[in-house]
Amino acid sequence: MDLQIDAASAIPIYAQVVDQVKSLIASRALRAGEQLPSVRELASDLRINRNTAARAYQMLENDGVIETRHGQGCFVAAGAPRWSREERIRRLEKALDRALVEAFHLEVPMEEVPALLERRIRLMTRRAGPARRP
Amino acid sequence: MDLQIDAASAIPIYAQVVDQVKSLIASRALRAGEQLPSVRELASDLRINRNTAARAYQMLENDGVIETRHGQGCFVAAGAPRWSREERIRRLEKALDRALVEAFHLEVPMEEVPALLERRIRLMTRRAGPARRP
Amino acid sequence: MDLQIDAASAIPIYAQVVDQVKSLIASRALRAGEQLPSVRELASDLRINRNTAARAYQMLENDGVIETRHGQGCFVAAGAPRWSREERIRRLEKALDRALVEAFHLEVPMEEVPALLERRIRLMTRRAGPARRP
Amino acid sequence: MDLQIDAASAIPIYAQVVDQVKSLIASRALRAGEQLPSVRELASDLRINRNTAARAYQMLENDGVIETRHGQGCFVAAGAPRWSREERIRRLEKALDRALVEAFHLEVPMEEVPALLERRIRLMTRRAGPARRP
DNA sequence: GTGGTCTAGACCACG
DNA sequence: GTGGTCTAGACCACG
Repeated sequence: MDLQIDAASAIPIYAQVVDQVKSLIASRALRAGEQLPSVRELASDLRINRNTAARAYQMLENDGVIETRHGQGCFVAAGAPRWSREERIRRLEKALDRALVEAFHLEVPMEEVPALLERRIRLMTRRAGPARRP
Repeated sequence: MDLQIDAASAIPIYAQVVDQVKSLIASRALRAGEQLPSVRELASDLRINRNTAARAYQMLENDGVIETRHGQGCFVAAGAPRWSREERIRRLEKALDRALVEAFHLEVPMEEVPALLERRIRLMTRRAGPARRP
Repeated sequence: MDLQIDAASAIPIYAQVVDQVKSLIASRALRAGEQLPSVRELASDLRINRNTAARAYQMLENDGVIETRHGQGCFVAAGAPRWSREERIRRLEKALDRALVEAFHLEVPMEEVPALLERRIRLMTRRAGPARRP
Repeated sequence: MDLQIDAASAIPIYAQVVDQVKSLIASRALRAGEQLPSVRELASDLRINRNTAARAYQMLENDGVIETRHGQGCFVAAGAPRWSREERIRRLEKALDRALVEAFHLEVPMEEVPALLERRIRLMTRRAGPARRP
């Protein structure tokens, strides 16, 4: 499960985990019944505290997004919400807009942003492996 | 000034104010030299504490986005980058990476992101560009 | 960490803390990576409010002088300038101007100031330089 | 009376005025019995509020440094304290040290500081007139 | 244990 | 009227 945590962000780590897992499920990267990494595994993967990871899973369970089966682990719940392609594009556009607002205030010319984005995509896909879901 | 605060959000209230004011400026809904509501006004409008409102304004002043004139109020700054180009690019890359993580989680293929970005840039520059409603 | 706070001073308490911590680091009484007292400890040592102590640390973090590690504490940052060279020179010139105004008011002839500065530089680099007590 | 006010400083304006007038008197740039500019004059010279200027004079009178003669104006008090040359040099060195601490944190190499100082001296004396007290 | 956020309320500085 | 500082105290996030 590929999550990216920003320790310096004003958004608490547990909330970052919750949001990103919800996105993975809502966009069907994670499917109903699929098993999630254990709390310990997640904590060690993300280098966060076990309590923090456990809290994130508890929030997700409270929201009905995942289910805990005692002694077996955590699984994506059957009734977890799904987003349409339109909804997912809309959300991505909001994220891109946030980056553009940042570019404006940092006085980086708009014309330079696409090249920067391409560079970050190359870096990110190289790191994650070129073929994402073969 | 029309801000939407979500008290239940994991994002601190002061950070929500900061982000939204930055967006208003980037979209030129607020322009250089324009006066912002007073700390007290903002606090009572948003039903938040005066200290919280003041904190948001102080963060904005730290970022060089607004200026305080003693006894007069807060105004949108004329701007001129305070950070080194390296630092500014670094900050923008972080924002772009957040958008890319979002794209990954939303299962939007990486190849589609640049086109989406170009579209948002066109929308943003059209709305905010030098010629306003030509 | 030995700080002297003057509650009666016109200089805000948090600013006194910031200035003195910066001086301690510049004189290498505090070195990169070294841990600072916790917010609570500092507050009780100096008999100031926890919020005031936290505010001082936050200013120092904003200036890139210290780093916060969640749940662990605050540490002297390794450093690397965040501001553009122009901005840094501008800030230094302001500090030099303050000293020159002081010289003027103290009726120390301007011609004497450079020699005094050289002496202070020699003293400071001897105390803080790479070879410590050779 | 040549005072320099920094509106963005954390030190209140009235305190800056008080400190600088005390320095002028202590170093004999202003002598016992000498008349100070009126509150209105000072306020308009420094572009500060009349109340602020008045408050500074009141503080100075409370400290016994100046005297108000009703209908005539403000004068340097007879018993105002004087500093020795040693004391004045000591105070200037403190101001220079503050600038050097700033240079350290701004990562401006110590070798560059003297040239910057010379430039500021040239700028400041040119602005104030080459012969200061002919 | 660590730091961060928020509130309520007092008081100051400045216009 | 404006913003800034500080305190006391609650509660949260993180280890």
